[in-house]
Amino acid sequence: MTKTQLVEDRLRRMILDMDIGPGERLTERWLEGQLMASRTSIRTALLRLEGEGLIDRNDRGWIVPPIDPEEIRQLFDYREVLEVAAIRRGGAGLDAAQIAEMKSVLDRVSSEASAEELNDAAHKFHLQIGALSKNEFIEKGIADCMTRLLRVRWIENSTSRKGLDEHRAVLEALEHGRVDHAVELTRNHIEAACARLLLALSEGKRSLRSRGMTIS
Amino acid sequence: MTKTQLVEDRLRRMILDMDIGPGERLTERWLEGQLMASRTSIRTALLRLEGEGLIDRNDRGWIVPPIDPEEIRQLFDYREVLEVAAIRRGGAGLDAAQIAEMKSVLDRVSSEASAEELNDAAHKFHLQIGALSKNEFIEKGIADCMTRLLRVRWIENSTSRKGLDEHRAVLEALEHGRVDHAVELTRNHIEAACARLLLALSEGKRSLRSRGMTIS
DNA sequence: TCCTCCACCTTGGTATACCATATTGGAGCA
DNA sequence: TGCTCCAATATGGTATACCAAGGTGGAGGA
Repeated sequence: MTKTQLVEDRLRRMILDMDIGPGERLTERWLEGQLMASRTSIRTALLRLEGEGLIDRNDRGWIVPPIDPEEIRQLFDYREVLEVAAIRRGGAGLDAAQIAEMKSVLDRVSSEASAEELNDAAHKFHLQIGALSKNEFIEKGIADCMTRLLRVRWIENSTSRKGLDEHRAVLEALEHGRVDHAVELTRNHIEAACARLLLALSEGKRSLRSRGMTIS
Repeated sequence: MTKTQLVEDRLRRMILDMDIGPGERLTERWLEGQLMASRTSIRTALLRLEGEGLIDRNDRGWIVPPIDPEEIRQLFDYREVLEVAAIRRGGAGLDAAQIAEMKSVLDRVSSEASAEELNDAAHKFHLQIGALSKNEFIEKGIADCMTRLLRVRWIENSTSRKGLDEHRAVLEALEHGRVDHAVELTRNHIEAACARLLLALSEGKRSLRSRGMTIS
């Protein structure tokens, strides 16, 4: 693993874990000191993360994108389009092994799981849904959404654990070959999850702002 | 405009115009000489283009991705998903000005237009469809598809000009508020365009290969 | 006191030197 | 003739020096 990749991974984590707050400005020289790497490595990592949408360019300098409820809404909307398409394309006729594999991800979550475990399971589940499409662009689109939403991941699952049940319902519909029903449940789930997240976000907005984070 | 952006634009054009053939290996030092810029600028441009999918990384070095019929199929499929979603979200109740603007793009193409003009019009039309979604991710997804397809853009419109009529039909349906019909026409158009392109590609495969290009 | 202006500093942009490693080509031996 | 091995070379990875441009703060004058 090269130094650049190391820097890229650390920086990605810092942003997703909100060690670097939304709206914060970054300079290459500051990162140089923080991450103990040369500007060359830093810049390469920044360019990669820019491609992932985890960092933006300002007129002059770099900025961690603020958390924007409208963007979150659009991300969920986009993901709904893609997941519905994935299920329609590959949701019929799954064999027992595929169902079992998806189920195991959800079942591995115990009843008193932490928000982090819930998030991991949700993340994996949605990637598995994406894989149903057998279309790398649809898969990648869903993966991108999930990554971008990671910054606010802790909000929803720390206030509600309805998501897990909704995932189970989708999977059950797929198990019985009820594709239309699975689509409907997926739509409802994504819309509900979006609403829960936005609500929790608006309620927590004040405390986030007080921690120096920018919410548009 | 910085030198890096200049390099990025030139390199993108070289790839899209197939001045650098699909499957070709690139070295940073060769590009340095070709584009008269330092490796720093070259590398920055390469990283950006990697994000656009116009260039890939090998174990060691850079490679212009081969043209892959399966990838093209998936790109069209992905685009169908996105454009249908865009029309469903924003295709109803367009005002006369919006219709007129879309129409003007298509009408600007004369009856004996070159393949290049046809391509430009098609490109713009699909971006306009994307804008209907009012969702930046759907828009960007469509724009990405169109960019990636630019390398093979000359193939379809040099063998057929059915695309233009199909675009007109979609627009007419939107003008009359017939969203479902517009969706149906869009599906048919994209599938037909994909089929035409893949057919033309397989017919031209031998001549492409003989020009040193890699078709998977 | 307040405004202007200039020197200094910080920024990203660019070029380049150096490094480790992988590849390659040819000499030399069997 | 053909195989082995090593030296030369080419590659991307990394660090760093320098640049132009834009911003900032403080000195000095009104």
